[in-house]
Amino acid sequence: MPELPEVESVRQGLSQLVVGKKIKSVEVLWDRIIHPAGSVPAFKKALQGQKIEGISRRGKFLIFHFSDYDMLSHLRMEGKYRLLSSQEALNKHDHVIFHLEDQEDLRYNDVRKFGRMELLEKGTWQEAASIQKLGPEPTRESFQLPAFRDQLKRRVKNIKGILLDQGLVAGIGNIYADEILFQAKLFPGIPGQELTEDQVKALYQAILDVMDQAVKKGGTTIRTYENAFGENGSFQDQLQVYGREGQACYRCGERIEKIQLAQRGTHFCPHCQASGGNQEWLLG
DNA sequence: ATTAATCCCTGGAGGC
DNA sequence: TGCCTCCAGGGATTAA
Repeated sequence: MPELPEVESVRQGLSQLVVGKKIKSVEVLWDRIIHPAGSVPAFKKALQGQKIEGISRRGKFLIFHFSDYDMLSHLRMEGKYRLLSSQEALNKHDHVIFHLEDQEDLRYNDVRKFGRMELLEKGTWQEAASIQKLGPEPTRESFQLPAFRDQLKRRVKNIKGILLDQGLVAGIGNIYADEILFQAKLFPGIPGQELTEDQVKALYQAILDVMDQAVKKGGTTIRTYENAFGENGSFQDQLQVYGREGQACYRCGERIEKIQLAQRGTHFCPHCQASGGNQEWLLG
């Protein structure tokens, strides 16, 4: 499931593969991927003859920069882009085909059809509603401790849910939320406003560290993720809690537990992450 | 303003 | 083998 590190890896690979290439035509095989609803004909028409000038990223969104348009693209759970020969047979889950020059296709494949694309007038992508909602990137330059502390103080929601909220800090998904909370030694069910100053600092630092590490490792390959070159990430080799329920904690040996929080599977070590008051949130 | 629940989708896993 | 149910989950939307 692509989160910020995986999307960044895809962006880097795709940039090498398709920047400078020109779109001849576009096929859309599943209309709902294109937003807003009903815009498929305009989408196909606008992209004819457009050159791919660059690809950037904001949170988990890819932004394709064309000659006269920008395109927001969100991979959601399992979206992938591949560059293939036009001769190659279509895959069952190829939903959007960008026919390029020189007999090449850029194909968007998405088993669950959750991904979304939206074409915008060039230079206006920052104003799109989905982008406006995003908090800062999880880097020391953009993501500031005082603002983060203030936001946490106003939230009664559990910190697992807060990390998944793209409005506080952008790019964290379910895997990294669990890994961040393990590194910060925080129980995922603690309400934001109940964190002590030391805990807020630990959480802030863990966000920066885990996201930075994951980007350096090219992301995490769980299930089906691969980058634009078809390569796996390697951060899965250092996951401490995600997907490890029932197994021994690498730090203390206790069994990793899995519970539901914020409608998401949440993995944690009941011994290392006991801070925040004896796990009273676990009961009831 | 914040929070919780629902929906979109398919394939894989587990039960029988 | 095959049929059924359940689970995975990001973000838009709706409701409270």
